Amino acid sequence: MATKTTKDRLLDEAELLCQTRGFNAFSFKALAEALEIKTASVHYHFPTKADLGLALVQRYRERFESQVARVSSGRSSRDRIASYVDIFARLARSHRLCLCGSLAGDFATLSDEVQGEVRDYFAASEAWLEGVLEAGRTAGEVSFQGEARATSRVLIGMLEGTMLSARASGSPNRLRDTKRWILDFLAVPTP
Amino acid sequence: MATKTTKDRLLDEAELLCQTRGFNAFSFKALAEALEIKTASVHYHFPTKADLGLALVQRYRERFESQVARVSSGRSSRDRIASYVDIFARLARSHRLCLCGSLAGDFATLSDEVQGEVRDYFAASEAWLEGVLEAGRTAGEVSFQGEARATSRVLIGMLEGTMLSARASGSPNRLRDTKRWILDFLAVPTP
DNA sequence: GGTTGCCTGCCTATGTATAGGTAGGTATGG
DNA sequence: CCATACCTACCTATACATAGGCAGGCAACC
Repeated sequence: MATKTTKDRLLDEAELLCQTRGFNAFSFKALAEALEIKTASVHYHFPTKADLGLALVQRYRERFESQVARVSSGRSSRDRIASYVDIFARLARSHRLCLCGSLAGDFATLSDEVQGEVRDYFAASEAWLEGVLEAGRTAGEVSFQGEARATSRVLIGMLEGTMLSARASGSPNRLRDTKRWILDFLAVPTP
Repeated sequence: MATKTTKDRLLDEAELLCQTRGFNAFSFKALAEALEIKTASVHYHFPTKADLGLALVQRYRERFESQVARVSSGRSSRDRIASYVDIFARLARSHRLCLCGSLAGDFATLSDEVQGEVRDYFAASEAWLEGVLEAGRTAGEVSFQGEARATSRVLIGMLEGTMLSARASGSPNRLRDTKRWILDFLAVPTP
């Protein structure tokens, strides 16, 4: 495989900084210094910061979707959900937020296009989890009350939110507890 | 009552901007313009932005604690929790995040003192809710499995997180659904 | 096979606006 | 007199961005 292009390295660094510090807390200068190039060269690859943000969220969503697709193949609904939560747990352990969760915090300062991508990220995630929950309930693999959509939404909120509080509490491993709680919550009662 | 001091008006404006845009997305200039004074006058009240951040989070926590104290008086655990969730629902409806949730997103960029306050906010909230859950379970007013501390943490994460996704989805009223879900979740099964 | 010409990726240099902060002065009122 | 609360004026650093140049690759063409 070819070594990474500068563009990809810029996106890697921007993603790290956005997830650890926030979109408004890193600059083209910070990116340039990390790659040991000049800020003008960063502008060559991404004319404006809005362009960078858009590329960032699009790449993130693509990778996220492909992770979710891998999670979706084959196994039980319960396993899918466990693996899905693991995606977030891994992020938290490396002291990162979900990129779109981080961007949601800065939502009002984002370009319309980036706002749209973040909105779509949540809609897509909620729809995916809703599907898994509904299918799992039909198959008797998971149990919960009420509409799958409502549970899907609160569980995704829970993941985004516990990443926040885990960070503030200096407990990057706390998502393990969230995972256990969710799996217990969804457990089918043994009669 | 006396008309508000400039200091309080500055804190009001900073709180609004922090909750709607993020701590790193507003400036002394923005505060000064909102109050129609000069930036140097803002520095008179808050020498540095870290000082402002500290005053902001301390005042927020005080008010939050007093709201929680009001919620805590008298009624059932279930009612307390419902009223507690309403605090967040009101914020979301006015297009604001929880201040400490917002600050948690920018956590790495905050001064040590502000980080400490944010950490303490989460610890205090989790402890309070844990107590209400535990007492409620003992009194037979609410029902849930496992440790109260674990449920307390995930529910607070859920509140913080659904505020984020509600904003990104353009659905500031969605916290109503979160409230309903939580109350259903805690409902004591009727035999 | 040299030369022409374009493309990529980086550079220097520069510009405008903002961010956070400081020094020192002034008006007002107990 | 002195504290409060505001001001003018200024500073340095940064943020984002643009213009224009240059080196190397590579492909076409005679």
